[in-house]
Amino acid sequence: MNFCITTPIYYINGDPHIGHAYASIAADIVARFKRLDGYTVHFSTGTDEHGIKVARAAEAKHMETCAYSDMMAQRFIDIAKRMNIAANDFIRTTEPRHIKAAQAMWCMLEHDIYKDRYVGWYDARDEAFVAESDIVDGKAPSGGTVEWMEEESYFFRLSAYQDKLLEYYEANPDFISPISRRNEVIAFVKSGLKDLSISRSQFSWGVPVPGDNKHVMYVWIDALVNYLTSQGFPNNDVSKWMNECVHIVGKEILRFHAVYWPAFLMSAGLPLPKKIFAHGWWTCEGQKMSKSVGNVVDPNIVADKYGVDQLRYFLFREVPFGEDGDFSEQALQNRINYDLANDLGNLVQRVLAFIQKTKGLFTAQYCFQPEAAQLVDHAHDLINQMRSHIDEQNLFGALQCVWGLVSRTNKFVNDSRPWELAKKQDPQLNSVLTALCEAIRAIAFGIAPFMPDTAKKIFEYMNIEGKSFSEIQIKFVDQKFPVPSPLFPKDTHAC
RNA sequence: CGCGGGGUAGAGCAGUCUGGUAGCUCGUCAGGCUCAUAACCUGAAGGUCGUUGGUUCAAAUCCUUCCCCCGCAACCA
Repeated sequence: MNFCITTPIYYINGDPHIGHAYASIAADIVARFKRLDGYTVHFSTGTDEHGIKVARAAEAKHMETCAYSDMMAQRFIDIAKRMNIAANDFIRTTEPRHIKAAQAMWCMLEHDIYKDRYVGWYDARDEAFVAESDIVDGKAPSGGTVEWMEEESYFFRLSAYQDKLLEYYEANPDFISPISRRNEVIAFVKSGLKDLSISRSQFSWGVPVPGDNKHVMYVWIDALVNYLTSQGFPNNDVSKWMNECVHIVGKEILRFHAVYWPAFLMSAGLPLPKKIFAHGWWTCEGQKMSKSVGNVVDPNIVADKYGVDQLRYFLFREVPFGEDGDFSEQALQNRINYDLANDLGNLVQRVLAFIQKTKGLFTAQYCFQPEAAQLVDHAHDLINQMRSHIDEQNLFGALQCVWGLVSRTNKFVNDSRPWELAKKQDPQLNSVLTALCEAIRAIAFGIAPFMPDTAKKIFEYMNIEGKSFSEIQIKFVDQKFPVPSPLFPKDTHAC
């Protein structure tokens, strides 16, 4: 069974921030879940390095463009490593394999490409032509200055795909998610698609158009093809991955993925991805993040202060994936202290430390009283519950499933009172502890995609490998557990 | 009249499609437990569900009036 997931490739005109980490962690969680669930996974991420903004940024730093790209790309490679992103591929658009793929794609689109003169207003900052009607006070809607431009450009016959796209959205209701975003895209396509200018000749930092060295490709042809490059295009048959591929994107680039990209693929006769999922945005302490305000959240700093697993957990427990959310240190601390330390960490500690203290040796006993049997059934069903959420990229729902079991397990400890059973030397103790261990093992697998380091600790405590969900079915035998130490210290940072 | 989403306890949200005891998390208060990271479990208080009018035996839910907030349109992850 194959599964493919991608992050956007990140534009290297600035340092990585919480938003980049967010998309990468989301894809990583889904990828890890699928691997544990027995799938062969292809998970790609990377950097988008072409365009005039990068060339100018390099110039401003008196660096060669190549050297500047190397430096910036490394920061994205580093942050992926820091956030524990287990990608199969990190692709840079300046790599020869990608340039080759982009040019191959261009050739496959040629029957829909024509050369024409473009006359109109051009926004150099955004590398985009701006319609006369959109110009306000001599500026583009984005605020960039526009200049009158008259030049040759290659165009893609996007207009020819309007009906085909609408038919495709109709026939594949899950193609664009969440639903509110899907409606926006459909409204946009219905409003009418114009042919797309797909080459630039004002700068050269890009992929040369085959057969016309005066032009380089428009950023979105170049960038979108990265997904194919990573799958071995043009040498390999990409249908193996594309048919099962989920693109995680930010809501601001949904249109390129949900309109231009399928149109390109249709034109080239290539398979379309399975789904485009648009995630929301983070504000910081209620304010929009911006460099000028100086409130951009650096994931490195957050991870240093609070921990990587803690951050990964927070991002997907605080807000349903797909919606916008607010990042604040207070909210992060609350999640760490209440959910991680009190509920999860304390549960694992109270059970494993108890086993240490009273028995030393854990004696498995699989003959349960009704309450214990129900707990074990719930534990064994956890992954099934999570799977239906993960398959819809509902990471929030999946975490709710895990915490449902955490709460129930805490309650079971209270109700079954193992400390009394120990005092009375009641043989029931063995089956109670066995049920608790079954629950904790299931919980460890449930959090593994989200908090791989924490899961690994629990696996070690319980002598489990933790490589596959199928291990949940293995019964414990009598064995010695190591002495546990608390998983999550209470956070006492002042906010 | 550009398209769309939303206004529900102190805070953040679910419930609205398919009308019938208003629910969750945090906060507050009280109780239980003492295995555990002063953790865990239970219970209580707190809401005329933005506004107006209507349909109905019955409206957070359906129709209607108005007010307010937010997306998209208009390349910030």
